[in-house]
Amino acid sequence: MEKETTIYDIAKVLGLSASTVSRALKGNPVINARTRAKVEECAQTMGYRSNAFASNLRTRRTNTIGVIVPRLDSSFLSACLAGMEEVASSEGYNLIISQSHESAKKEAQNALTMFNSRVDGVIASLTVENSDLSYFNRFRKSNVPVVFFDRIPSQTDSICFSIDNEKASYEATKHLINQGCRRLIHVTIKSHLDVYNQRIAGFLKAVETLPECIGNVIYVDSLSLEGGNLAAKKIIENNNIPDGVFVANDMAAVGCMTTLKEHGYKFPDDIAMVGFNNDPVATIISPALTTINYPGREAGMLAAKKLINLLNGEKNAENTRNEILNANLVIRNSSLKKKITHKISIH
Amino acid sequence: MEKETTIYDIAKVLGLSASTVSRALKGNPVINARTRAKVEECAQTMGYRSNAFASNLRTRRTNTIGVIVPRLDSSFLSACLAGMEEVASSEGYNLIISQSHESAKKEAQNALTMFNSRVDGVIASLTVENSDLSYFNRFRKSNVPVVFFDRIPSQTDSICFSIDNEKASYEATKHLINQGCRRLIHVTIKSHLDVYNQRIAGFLKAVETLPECIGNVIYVDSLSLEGGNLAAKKIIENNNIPDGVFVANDMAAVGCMTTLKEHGYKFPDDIAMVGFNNDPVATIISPALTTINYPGREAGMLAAKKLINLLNGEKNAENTRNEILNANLVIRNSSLKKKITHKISIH
DNA sequence: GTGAAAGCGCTAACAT
DNA sequence: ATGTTAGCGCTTTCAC
Repeated sequence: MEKETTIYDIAKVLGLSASTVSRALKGNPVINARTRAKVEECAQTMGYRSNAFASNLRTRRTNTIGVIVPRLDSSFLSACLAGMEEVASSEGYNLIISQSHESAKKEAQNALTMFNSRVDGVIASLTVENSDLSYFNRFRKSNVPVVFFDRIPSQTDSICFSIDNEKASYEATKHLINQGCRRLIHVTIKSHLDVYNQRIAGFLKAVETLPECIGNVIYVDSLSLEGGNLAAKKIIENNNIPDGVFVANDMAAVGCMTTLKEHGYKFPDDIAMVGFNNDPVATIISPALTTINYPGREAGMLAAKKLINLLNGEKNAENTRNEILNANLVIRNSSLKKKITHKISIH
Repeated sequence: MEKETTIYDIAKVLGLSASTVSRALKGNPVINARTRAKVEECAQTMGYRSNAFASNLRTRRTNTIGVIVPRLDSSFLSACLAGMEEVASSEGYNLIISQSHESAKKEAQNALTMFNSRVDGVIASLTVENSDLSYFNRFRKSNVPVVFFDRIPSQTDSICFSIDNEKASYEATKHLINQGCRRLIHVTIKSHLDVYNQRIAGFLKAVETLPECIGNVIYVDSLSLEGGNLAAKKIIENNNIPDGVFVANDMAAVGCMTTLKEHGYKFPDDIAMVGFNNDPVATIISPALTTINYPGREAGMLAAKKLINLLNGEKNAENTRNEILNANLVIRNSSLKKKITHKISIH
């Protein structure tokens, strides 16, 4: 174990005081430029590295951001994390990441851990299960800013942002209707989360624009491949096959498509399909999945930026509270009936 | 901002000394059980939380593990991270995660950042680009253990583990041969990394088991969807269509399949395909992709366990140096020619 | 522009 | 079983 160089060692070598060294190292303008240069050089050659703990102990800041997400192994969330990491590291912040596994209890635990490790701020996306967010109050009381993204609480004065889920969902459903679909199904999850409820709202709103349209909502336990399989089974059991299905995420959409394909249904001819997120799998499934592009990396970057702005005391961050991220429909073959309809009409 | 409770506050209330409180809170057995109970209760009611910085400053430990990975947005790596996080958090460690984006320079930077934030230990998976690992020496000098996983350095006395890539690759290739393939191609990336070189070795070894087998290696710049597309284009340009392709990861395999399918080749009839990793996309592509199952979550858990063992000074961890993780072939329809061969032979 | 001194909250000898 | 004391390395008044 090598002995660590401290500012006192530097001070001794240079015949200065520790405070001068500290100031020089921080780039404090009050220090003579030549002194600073000497200090910096000496620090360099002595292999000095600042001890964050001593510093944190004094300043009561940790330069650490706590991140609480439902899971790490989803392509949307890992894209978000990648974005956060980029911004955070470029601003000199570390990320502490923890996953709630969709359990409200684990989420509370994680929040406590973060609190106890005195993160400067928190970025969170809620669990499906959740409803009581009291464990976030601690942060507010201690002036630790919290930014919610994607799965945001419905009522809060915290900083939140997400996409306009209702609009995106409306657009997706409207697209199905424009493709000629009339018997529509929306597959989603039962939850307190606005994210999903707004998608339901958008779906129903679009259905209502045309009297001959019928819209039903099917609930599954999880928006996963398996959840999608299950939804397909429910659809088949109900014996009321839709001509258009809009699923609240791509993985579930793909699961749903796969099972329906196994039962002989053709996409998009029999059923047109639209997903949500623009997960890489959307381009892998055949036919490629029409979906809402939800830019995860950008969302992560924005979350980190907002939080860091708050940490830097930029109050104008308040103005951007509840900002809306852009999300647009990406049309692929899973929903494109038009060409077929066209051929038929020529017929 | 509420005032934080310290052990001194508790000590004062209880008429004890700070050291007794500290010991009680740490569960030091030397403390009277009743005293400990009182201290714990008081800490609870006063909302005490330990200040990790003061503690770290004294103990020179951070309870933090640094993780350096090439990227976060890959399903294999996010599974690894999820596994690490599980183990680490259950053992009271935090994770600091950073991504190198396959750049050796960024990797060095990240290592420095981790070093400066005084992580207790490091878990790393190397970049493709890398070759000089001197920036990991710092850790060794300071007795900070480093565990490498998956993309491990070829020569090192560090703790490493991975799967037996040569064996897995041999098995995958042998499977193609058993399916009747004779003109084989392996798609991979040029790199200093054993991971990929051993896969090449296993491929060639399997090809050599049968004189009439021809094996060629095609290199791409990245083992991504796009890399796979590119490989397919190269294959078509060469105008020497193989009957079996083994790709060094699933994403690239899927990209390769997609492009080849677009050019009219049928899987597995014209070409049998095998990938590597057992990425979720393997079950989504049609036909489903035969692949080597690489258990990411387990790998992550093992990495974290090994590191924590080292941190706890368990020297028997030395014995498990360079341990091999199990990986097995998962056979799906992309490579199953047998049934067809069978039908023909009945004919 | 620089220095002296105190203290952030905790832990670990050492003493009792 | 508990208390005393010193110090981890840094920042920050306050003084000059």
